[in-house]
Amino acid sequence: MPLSHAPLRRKVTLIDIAAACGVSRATVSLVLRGSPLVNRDTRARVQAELQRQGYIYNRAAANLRRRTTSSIALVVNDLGNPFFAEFAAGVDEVVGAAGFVTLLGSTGESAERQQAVLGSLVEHNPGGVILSPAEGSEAARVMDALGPQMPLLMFNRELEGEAPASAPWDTLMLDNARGIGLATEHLIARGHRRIAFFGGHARSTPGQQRRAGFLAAMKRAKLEVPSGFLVESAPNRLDAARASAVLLDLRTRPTAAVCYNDAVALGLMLAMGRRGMRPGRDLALTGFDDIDEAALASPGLTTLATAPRERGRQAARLLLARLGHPHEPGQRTTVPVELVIRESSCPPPAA
Amino acid sequence: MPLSHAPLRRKVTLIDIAAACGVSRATVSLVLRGSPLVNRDTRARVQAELQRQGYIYNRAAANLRRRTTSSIALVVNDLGNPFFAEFAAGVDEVVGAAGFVTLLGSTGESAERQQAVLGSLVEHNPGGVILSPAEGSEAARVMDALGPQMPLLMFNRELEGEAPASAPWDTLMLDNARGIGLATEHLIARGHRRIAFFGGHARSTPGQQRRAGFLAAMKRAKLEVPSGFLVESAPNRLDAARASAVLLDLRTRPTAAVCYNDAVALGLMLAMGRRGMRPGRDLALTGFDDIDEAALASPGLTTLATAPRERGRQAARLLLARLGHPHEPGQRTTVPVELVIRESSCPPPAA
DNA sequence: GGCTACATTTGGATCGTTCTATATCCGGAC
DNA sequence: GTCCGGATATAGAACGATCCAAATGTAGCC
Repeated sequence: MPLSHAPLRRKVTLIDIAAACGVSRATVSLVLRGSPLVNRDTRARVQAELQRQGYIYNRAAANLRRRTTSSIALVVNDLGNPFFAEFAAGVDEVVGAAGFVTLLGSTGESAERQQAVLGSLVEHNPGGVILSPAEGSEAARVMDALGPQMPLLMFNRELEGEAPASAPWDTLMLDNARGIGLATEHLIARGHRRIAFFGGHARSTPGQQRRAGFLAAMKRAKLEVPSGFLVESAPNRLDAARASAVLLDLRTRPTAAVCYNDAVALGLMLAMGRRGMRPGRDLALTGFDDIDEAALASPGLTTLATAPRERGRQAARLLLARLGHPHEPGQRTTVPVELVIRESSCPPPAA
Repeated sequence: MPLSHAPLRRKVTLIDIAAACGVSRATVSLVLRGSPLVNRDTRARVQAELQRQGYIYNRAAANLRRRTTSSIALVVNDLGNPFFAEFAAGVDEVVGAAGFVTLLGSTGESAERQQAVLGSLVEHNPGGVILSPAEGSEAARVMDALGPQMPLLMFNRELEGEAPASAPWDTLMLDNARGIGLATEHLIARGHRRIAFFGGHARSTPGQQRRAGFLAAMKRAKLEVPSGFLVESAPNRLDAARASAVLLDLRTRPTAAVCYNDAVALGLMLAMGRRGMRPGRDLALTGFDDIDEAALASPGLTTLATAPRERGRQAARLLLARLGHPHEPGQRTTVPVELVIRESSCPPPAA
């Protein structure tokens, strides 16, 4: 695929500075890197000249020669999703503080685009990749794009297919099952018996885990889950609002719904409002993520806080730590989530 | 087999492919770039070998040799702000489609950090920079970090100080004054007479423009603006909630408030709720940005839609167009915003 | 003066590509 | 048999930095 490239004007290089100071390139290079080997006077002269000519270090050239990198690639599904935006902010914070630069890519939740994005990013030779995979992305294809050497940290979702033993990756996952378990138990404790699980794709990693957490909690409490009480939707507000009808039109409605995430819960609330139902009174519900809107919604949404910015920082730290040791076995990290109780998880009408 | 001293396998380069195929580096290079000069058979052989060895193109080396770039730097205040997150998503979309990669930096609204971030990004030799400047950033310092040649697009805010004639930049600004004018006129049309302007920093570019738009509209309608009706705050929810007291404690309260942006409006709504006041009944208000939460809040927030993702796309297109022509005069683009009427802008109690 | 020790400086070679100019092969025209 | 032109292929010098080994200068010591 042909790519367009922009022409550049001639820039000031080491050679220009060296010539102006009457020293060699090597000396200027040493000054740039703060080596103690250069004489005080020489250093001062060179530094003045660097300033005067407005020299800009060419890190790409240095990286080429030194066979190093100074960037990290970050690939997320959609920056428009506040969860990922916060995550990205956290990643960039730590990556930047470590003197690296973040190469951004977004997939729009398409495995095809993800493949193209990875292919493009990897050509820029990042030190490693933080990937929040698009739904349905396969391990084999990802490894194909990245090569076997690239340090890789998977966030939030697993890839489909096995990790080759030769090229393990690190993972950073939320404790989805336990989180949803907490929410479910909270609703049960408030007296609910007919509880549904609403939204998300059943086959995605978090979807599986969250459903599993829900079902396990219900089983522990010896409560039935009628088949109509498991409703799928895309993990966004719009599609959730659409899918709400399936739940709300049931002959025997649940008294509470554990939602896949906050966006879905907010979509359900929207749909309820349109029918004149009041969330938190006519139906209790919980979310997942604790996005800003959760606190703001009316009623406030009971949800699971995941601290996405801190997760971003953590992801960056994990990947940076891995850079030096590309061949050690992949490390799996699961972070707990915290139940934040607000008004949406009211007791059932009967109680 | 012990792995302890396993050498890190060198990356595959042109030379490896050339050697394996019995051709020269130049030929492989031509194949990579799809030149018609190579024989069909040779091309096929080389391509098979590229595949077989898992060759990854080193764009940094190519850019060095060709004196080109394949990246764009994007510097925003805070990705956690949905407005900028959407903007960034739009930028990356177009930048990626043009075969470039986005280098991300965020300033956390600090001119100091911005300086460091720009310094770090510019070493990676981006083709241009899209900058949404931190408050109080000065033209001279920014130009100092970027050098006089770097194509630059300023979004949303102006820099303090003059653009040097030698190095103009492009700007993409929202039509703040007109937008706020629309909101103000809308409230006046609904019957409000005592209207305040709430939130934002008076000295920031959008702050100045929005205040000016408000004052102009009030003047056109021959309405007074008592001095207490101009309240400042940081442009976020938290500080706005804090600053709300100043407005709500006034002896003669306004019946409506034009807010600096949605975050500020939501903060004001929050503060009202705590006092038992109902936004949209006890006080009408409007926002700016039309973030997702605006539609969701209760009551829905009347606001000005800025379509931040589309603005991001537009910014990227403007900058990409500029890459080829770095010396043409800077171009100023102002985009209109659209009034979205919801329930928060109710008529005053009297009417 | 010759020697070593230390501080400072430097000329290539090199990283992985691309560019320029030149080389080679081949078949057909003369 | 020579010459020519088109089609392919290639060697070697870039690009802007860093690394290495070696060179230079300076001082102290015998």
